Amino acid sequence: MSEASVQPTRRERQREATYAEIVQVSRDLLAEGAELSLRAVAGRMGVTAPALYRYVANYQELVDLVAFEIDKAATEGFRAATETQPEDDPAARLLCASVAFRRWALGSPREFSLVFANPVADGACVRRDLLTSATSGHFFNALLIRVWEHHRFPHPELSELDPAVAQALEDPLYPIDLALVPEGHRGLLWVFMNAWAALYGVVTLEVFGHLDPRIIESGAIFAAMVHEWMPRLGMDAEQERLRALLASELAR
Amino acid sequence: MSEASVQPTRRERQREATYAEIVQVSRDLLAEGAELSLRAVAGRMGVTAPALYRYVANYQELVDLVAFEIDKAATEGFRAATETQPEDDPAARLLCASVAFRRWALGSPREFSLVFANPVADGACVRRDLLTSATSGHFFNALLIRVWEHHRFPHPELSELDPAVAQALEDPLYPIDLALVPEGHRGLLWVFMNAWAALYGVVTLEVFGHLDPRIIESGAIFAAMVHEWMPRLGMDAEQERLRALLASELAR
DNA sequence: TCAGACTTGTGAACGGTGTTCACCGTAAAC
DNA sequence: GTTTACGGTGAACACCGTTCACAAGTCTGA
Repeated sequence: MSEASVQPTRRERQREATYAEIVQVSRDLLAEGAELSLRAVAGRMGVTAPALYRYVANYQELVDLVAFEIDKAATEGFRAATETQPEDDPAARLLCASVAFRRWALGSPREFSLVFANPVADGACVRRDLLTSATSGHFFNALLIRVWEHHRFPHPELSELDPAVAQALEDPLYPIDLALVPEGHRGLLWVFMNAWAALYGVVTLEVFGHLDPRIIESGAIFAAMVHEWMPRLGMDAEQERLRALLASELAR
Repeated sequence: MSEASVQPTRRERQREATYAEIVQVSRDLLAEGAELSLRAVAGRMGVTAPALYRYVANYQELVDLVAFEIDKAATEGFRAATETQPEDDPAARLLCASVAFRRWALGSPREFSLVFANPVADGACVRRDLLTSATSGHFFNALLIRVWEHHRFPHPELSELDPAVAQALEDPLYPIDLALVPEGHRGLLWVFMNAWAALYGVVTLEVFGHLDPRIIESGAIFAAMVHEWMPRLGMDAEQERLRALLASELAR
């Protein structure tokens, strides 16, 4: 009966705990404004740098690991933001999550850069199993689908799209839970990607400061982008209510 | 008659030449995929690293310097792209410049990151005098104003905008040539900033690869963004012609 | 129980980085 | 012709990522 690995062995638990400590220490360093380096992480763990090579193959892998965990934690924050709104009001939920995303990015620019302005983890990301679970990509995608289920905004058919796009939407590479996208409505993913591009774009622009700081501070560019998108997501009818909600969320 | 500094002295010319060499060598390094480092630049110049401290105060200042010069050179490329179109067709010119911007960014991601994904030069940028001359910001702003002069698309009045925005538009901080913006049409700058956010956003998203590579390669997200913006810039009437031009430019 | 294998950490070393500092020629300035 | 300032050097410091031989400790299996 060597049916192992159903229960984690002591060794495995220890190893997992060490991974957790590596991530925790790394996040502490980033939060303190320090550089994320193998030696700094090791030092703070009371260990020498080469020891970390038992857990990550190189520096980039440490970065990928930390980036993934930061994304996961941040997404938990976005989820909390949605839950200030009733479950049957997905538009309000998406709106709150978007504002939370912006707030997090502006408040933690180093973490944001690590996750979203890093040359993409080129496929060889460690612990890929975790990549299938909660990431901000999955989360926002799910949120938008909920909005669609509620408001039934229009989306293109695959046949109307660039063939390359249609093919990409047939079997998407990136964090998207295909089980969530309704049968026959793959075109929704195209709307999602465009919305994501708009959100990502404005927030990145603000984080990197390539804009008048007074305008960043006011949130006007972000608000304008959201206003622009509301009709496309079937929120025309309640525009006033949602604009008010956006303004109050931005002011927090 | 010690009326100096009207003609550059031999020393000053030598110094300027050294700056030029620093920039040139740095750009070579980046183009070769190598890291941009003081020691590497110095080494290739046949000089030791501390010597560079006679020209830049620290590494960040080297980066700022190189970033500025890269931006300047890239802008020259965008200008060349506009000149494939007739002068009285500013819409086509803007379109070509935008495609050139995207092409440059995707083709030189390291350079793009240096210029546009660097924590903004925090006011203390060296050789600030040069900041007033040609940058991509100035260039695209001028281009958009030309489009407005030709197509007279609508723009908001300052009084309709968020007061913080209105104030920022009264005396803008960032590369904008106020002499170019027509009297009483400061609201144009708001359109410009929104358009810039959209362009910057999509291109940054593509460069950092936070999107299905097949979709990036097809240029579909970029095209969708441009299509979205055409009506707002008064290009409705010629949409077909301009869409065709966009497609052919993207295919190059 | 005991030997062997595997895991995890160490210390030393290598080559790389930015940065400082004392020093020193040479070229410009008076 | 003397003085000053500029531009360059070499050595050093403190970091960085990375490798490698080695030493414990722990788990495994006969």
